[in-house]
Amino acid sequence: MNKKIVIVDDHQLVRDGLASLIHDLDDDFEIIGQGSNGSEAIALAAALRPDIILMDVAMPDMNGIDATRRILDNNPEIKIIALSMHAERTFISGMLQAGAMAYIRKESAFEEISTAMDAISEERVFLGEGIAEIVVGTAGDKDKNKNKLSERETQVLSLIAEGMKTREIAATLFLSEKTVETHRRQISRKLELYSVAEITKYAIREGLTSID
Amino acid sequence: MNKKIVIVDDHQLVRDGLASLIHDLDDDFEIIGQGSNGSEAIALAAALRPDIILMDVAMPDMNGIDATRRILDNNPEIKIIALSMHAERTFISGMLQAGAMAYIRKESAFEEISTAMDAISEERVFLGEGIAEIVVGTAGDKDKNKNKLSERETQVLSLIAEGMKTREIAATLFLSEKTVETHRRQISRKLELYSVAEITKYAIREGLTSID
DNA sequence: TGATTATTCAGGGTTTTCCCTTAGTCGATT
DNA sequence: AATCGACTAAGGGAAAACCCTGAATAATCA
Repeated sequence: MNKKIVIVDDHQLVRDGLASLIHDLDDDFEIIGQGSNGSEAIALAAALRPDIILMDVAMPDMNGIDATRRILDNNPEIKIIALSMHAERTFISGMLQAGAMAYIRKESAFEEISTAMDAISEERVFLGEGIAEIVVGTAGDKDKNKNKLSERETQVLSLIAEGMKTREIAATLFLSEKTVETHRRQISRKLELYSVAEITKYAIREGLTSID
Repeated sequence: MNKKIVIVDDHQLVRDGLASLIHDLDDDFEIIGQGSNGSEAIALAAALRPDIILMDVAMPDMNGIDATRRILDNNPEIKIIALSMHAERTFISGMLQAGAMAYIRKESAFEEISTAMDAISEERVFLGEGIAEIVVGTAGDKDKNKNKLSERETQVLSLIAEGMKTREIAATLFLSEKTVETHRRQISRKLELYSVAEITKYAIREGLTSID
């Protein structure tokens, strides 16, 4: 059973490394394409119709969660394996809700990826080491559903992470400063992050801002 | 000429990938060890005496710059190749001043690494795509030397990036709030970063804080 | 249709950060 | 000996962020 694979990650060295590891496997896996962000992933999925996509979660331009959602809208038969730097609840549940069949941390050994590829071929979901516990914690916590940011709040969040002050954000979004203040308060409440530093890190993890 | 190599990166998947790529090369390179942070790198260097170390720059516990300095203090014959996510002036000049013989971005293709390994075997310094330009820019700008943070300022910087407010930092370091304020001002002035968000990103790039 | 949620804005107050200046001690460099 | 940088600290004022309450409109959900 020859499986066609696409790798999506913003670091070519990581893509090359994954490709080399997969190539060394005995199984019939073939790398048919590589992309460096979510937009490219969507294009590759449509053009190449791979069986499996190895998808990084945090990427510039478009993150893995949105890309996964969009890809599965058009090609629900594609299996997506999420790869991420950090084991964040929001990341994991985001990818799984978007339809990813597996979630693996980059801290993991490569064996997890080959195990995941075998598992998803049999329609089974695979969660890497330590991921299941976090998912269970999320599922049990009903409040987490409420804590999703609205579109406007997400917009304000990324401007905060860009280093803008309330006045500048208000000017950028054509809002009153009071409104921006309200959004900031909502963001802190929903995410339980009460400092610009923590909010900035959250935005980085979510791929909402670049680390320039 | 059989070369012994150690790979240091906080993501095992990246280490595995690099190992696989190097293994596929025709040249006589042998991976003799792997580590996940600067401290492990120092231990591996002392114990295994590799010819080359592939060293990630931003890592938890101890970053690549400090590790490089410490390793070359004891084993000046070891060649160190720096690998990093982002092309930051401070990163690059830090690693090169610490004694690294090559600097390559993870956005690069693997060819850069094999080219670098050949170059440093002949005692030549190798800089990846786009790195040389940044180094030249740094060297030409004398002010950049002044902008290095002092030890205390670095300490305050990482606490800011942890999300602490002035009062908390003062309590942590047993200083007056006024002193911490002075340090914050100095940090902003030296780095020309005038928001907590930007300072946080800087700290992340420098490996001074984790992205939890 | 009634209820909730998102989005917008305001008044008014507290806390924190930002900014400028001054200044003493210590250690290293010139 | 004098200068420079690091570290410490303070006074005082301006700006920004933080916090609470209340409220209107539109959209969406049950």
